[in-house]
Amino acid sequence: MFFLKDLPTRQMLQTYHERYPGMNAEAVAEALRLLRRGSLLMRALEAYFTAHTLSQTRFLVLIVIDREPGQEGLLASAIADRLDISRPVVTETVKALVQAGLLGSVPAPGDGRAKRLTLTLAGRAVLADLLPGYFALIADFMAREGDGTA
Amino acid sequence: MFFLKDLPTRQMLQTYHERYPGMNAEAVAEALRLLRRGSLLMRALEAYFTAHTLSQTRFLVLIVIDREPGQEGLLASAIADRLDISRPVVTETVKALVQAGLLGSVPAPGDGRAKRLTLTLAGRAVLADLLPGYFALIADFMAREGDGTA
DNA sequence: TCCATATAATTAGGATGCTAATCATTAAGA
DNA sequence: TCTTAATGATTAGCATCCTAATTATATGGA
Repeated sequence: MFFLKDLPTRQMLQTYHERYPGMNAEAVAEALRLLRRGSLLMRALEAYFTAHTLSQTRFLVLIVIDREPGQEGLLASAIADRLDISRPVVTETVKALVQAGLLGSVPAPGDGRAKRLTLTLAGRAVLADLLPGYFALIADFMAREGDGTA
Repeated sequence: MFFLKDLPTRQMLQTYHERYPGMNAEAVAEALRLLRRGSLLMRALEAYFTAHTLSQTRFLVLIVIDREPGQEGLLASAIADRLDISRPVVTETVKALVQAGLLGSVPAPGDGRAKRLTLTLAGRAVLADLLPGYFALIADFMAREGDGTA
């Protein structure tokens, strides 16, 4: 998360440019807008998921299992491949989702180390419940915040 | 942070649109690109600061003090106003920066509750050291990743 | 076969974020 | 004045992320 509320003014970036001539002021200005807008949207999404006893990460785990073509589910390692989070976080997130009844976990046939993770009916129901609000929140944000290129 | 590596394809968004007609597929696609690009840049910035025994948050605390016009420094509450982080995080970040010798802390005249926080010479030196690499990293990222509108 | 290596998952320990509650001081009003 | 409310900062407790190390199982080559 990028926490700076007021981005540097053009004037401030100009001052930095004079001090550090190699700096590309326009690229920096655009990058900071990107970071700030992304962080604001992430804040809004986290609040949405928290209000529904979930989190962004748990939601994404459900999503990547849901969007897999077959019905065989995914191994934790496959989830880690699809998400940019460490293995231990996958372990703990999956554990929480299994405990919440949103994921099923069965030993992987043919590999004693692994477990196959599938969405339960409750897990599918949670996704179906949350997706409309998720899309609506995003659309609101994009409409309200503009495209940041102003 | 937004952890999904492969954003949904146009096809997948189309499928969601059929299931949830109120959804604005283009706004969602753009928002997810924003989130993912912002997260990648944040990952790169965090790695840069970690390699220099700092963090994004500590860096931003130094920046907001540095960019204040006067030389009187800031109260912790003023830092919290300028950054989108909670008060306790300001307390602990400031404590770490004072211990590292990058911030000075003196009782605020006229208010027995508050402290005035100022950059030390070492704090200014750290900023001067890190800023060129910070700007270079951002410029590299923006050049390499394009503007995301492709 | 059997040992070395690779892979799936977890555990251990630490960093950093949050909210709610608390302490100390200041400001405001009856 | 004296009590109440507001403000600056911190503490307590929890959630979630990380890296490094560990455990258990598979795989591949001498």
